[in-house]
Amino acid sequence: MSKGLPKREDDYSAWYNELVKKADLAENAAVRGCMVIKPYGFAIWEKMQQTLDGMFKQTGHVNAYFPLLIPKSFFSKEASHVDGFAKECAVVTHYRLKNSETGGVIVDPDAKLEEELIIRPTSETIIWDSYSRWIQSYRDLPLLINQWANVVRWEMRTRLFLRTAEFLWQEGHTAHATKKEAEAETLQMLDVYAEFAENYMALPVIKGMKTANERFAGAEETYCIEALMQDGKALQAGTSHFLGQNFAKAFDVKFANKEGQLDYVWGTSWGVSTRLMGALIMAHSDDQGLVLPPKLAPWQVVIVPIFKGDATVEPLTEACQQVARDLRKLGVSVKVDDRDSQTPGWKFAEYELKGVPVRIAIGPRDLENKTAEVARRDTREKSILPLDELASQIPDLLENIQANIYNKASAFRASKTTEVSTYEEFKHVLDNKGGFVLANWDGTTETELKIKEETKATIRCIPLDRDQKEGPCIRTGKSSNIRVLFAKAY
RNA sequence: CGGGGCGUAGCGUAGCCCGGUCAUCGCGCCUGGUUUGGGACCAGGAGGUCGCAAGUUCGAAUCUUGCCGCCCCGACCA
Repeated sequence: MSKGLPKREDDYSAWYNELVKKADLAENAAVRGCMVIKPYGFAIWEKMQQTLDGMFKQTGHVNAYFPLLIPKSFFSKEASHVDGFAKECAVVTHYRLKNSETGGVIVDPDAKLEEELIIRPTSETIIWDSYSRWIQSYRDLPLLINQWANVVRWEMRTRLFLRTAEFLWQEGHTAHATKKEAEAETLQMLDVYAEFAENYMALPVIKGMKTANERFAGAEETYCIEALMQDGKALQAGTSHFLGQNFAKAFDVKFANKEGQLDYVWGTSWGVSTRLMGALIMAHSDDQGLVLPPKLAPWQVVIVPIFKGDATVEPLTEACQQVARDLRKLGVSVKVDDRDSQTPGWKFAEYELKGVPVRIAIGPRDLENKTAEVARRDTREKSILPLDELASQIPDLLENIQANIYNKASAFRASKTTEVSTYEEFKHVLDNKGGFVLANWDGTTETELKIKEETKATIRCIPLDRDQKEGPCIRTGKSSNIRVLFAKAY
């Protein structure tokens, strides 16, 4: 294994792939398009899970689990839903293997399923089937359920974390008595995602609405958060769908309201996936490796003793452990790496690759002066601090790093967001600068597709928080009051 | 499914045109020792059906044919 990473500017994809592997996050599995998430990568994902799960609970949601396998017939109950997913479904057709006469194992042709089963690409259908039995009255509503699960979408081309044939995610599925309530839920969860992205991932996002063309298959309206990566490409980091009564009608989910009249319930669904890991990696990391925001780092601090001869081993190890104990009392997660099988330099490089926010090194010199060397990962600055000040300074430093990473990403996004009014300008920005481009659009799918074909840029969203400006559509010149966010995207 | 490329030790590779001490080198691994303030050094060691199969040949990692697998670029997409 060679030592450094490829340079970000030279080859962003190679840099990303190498980083994912060398930081010990994930690797390609034996199965095409599938990913093995390694313990260190999974520890970061677990932090995300715990945080999000807490936020879901606070907004009144509970967890449940639904089956991996979905009868094929369920799938076709909602017309646009099938159309959206049909091309990427893995299908189970048999339930038994047998020994082949020529050696090896074959699928037993006698064990063919009467009805094929689809490995869930998303769970709306199987969940709404349950809802049809669970919901009779307005008293059963709202039903606010989330599940943590894996899904399979048979993608042609895959990339670790960003697009894999199987991925982990959470999918919330809620049912409500009124349209208004369901719409409010959709927007509430969009806000939860945006808050998570900004406060925990240190990733600024733009909240917006998808165009009809980019809408979730089966939704009336799809909202999303869009983030910008360091190569100037956009990444959809989460989606929240207002399903209207589409799935209620498809699965016959009716409830009796207070007046005793039957009506279909209103639905929402929302999800984020291990793709967030990709976003986290691409948004903050540098040529030295991963840069993790302290709130999601499995170890916020790593402590490395620097031995000089056997006599120093014991006192240095004890000094490191003491600092670790002090920090842990403050709720800081700490790893002490006192292995003597690796040199300090090796460890420094290794923990930078893994993105540990703060590194503390203690050697004989420090022991004598009652100091420690403190290095922050985000700026790679080092300073010498008195040992007895570490406990008071490190928590502040971690907060400072969290804020700094966010501000850096935010400034980057600002520098890569351009407003344009002509198609020439639009194309010029996309080719030379990349990033987000705000422009007017005439609102038709036809124009949207033309622009995509001509420039590869797609409409990421119609931003919610920005003023809509009147102006001509950049492509057709037709008068338009829809100002949208374009970008080349992952 | 179209267009390119690749398959040699755990990983990354040289050799292939021009067949014959060619199985190379680096990392990693094991043993012993010296080390440890930015990816340590020395000595010794283990590890290979050269993707699979058939063919050509006295002789194949190298040439021929057929499979299989993987990667990249498109179409598809969270």
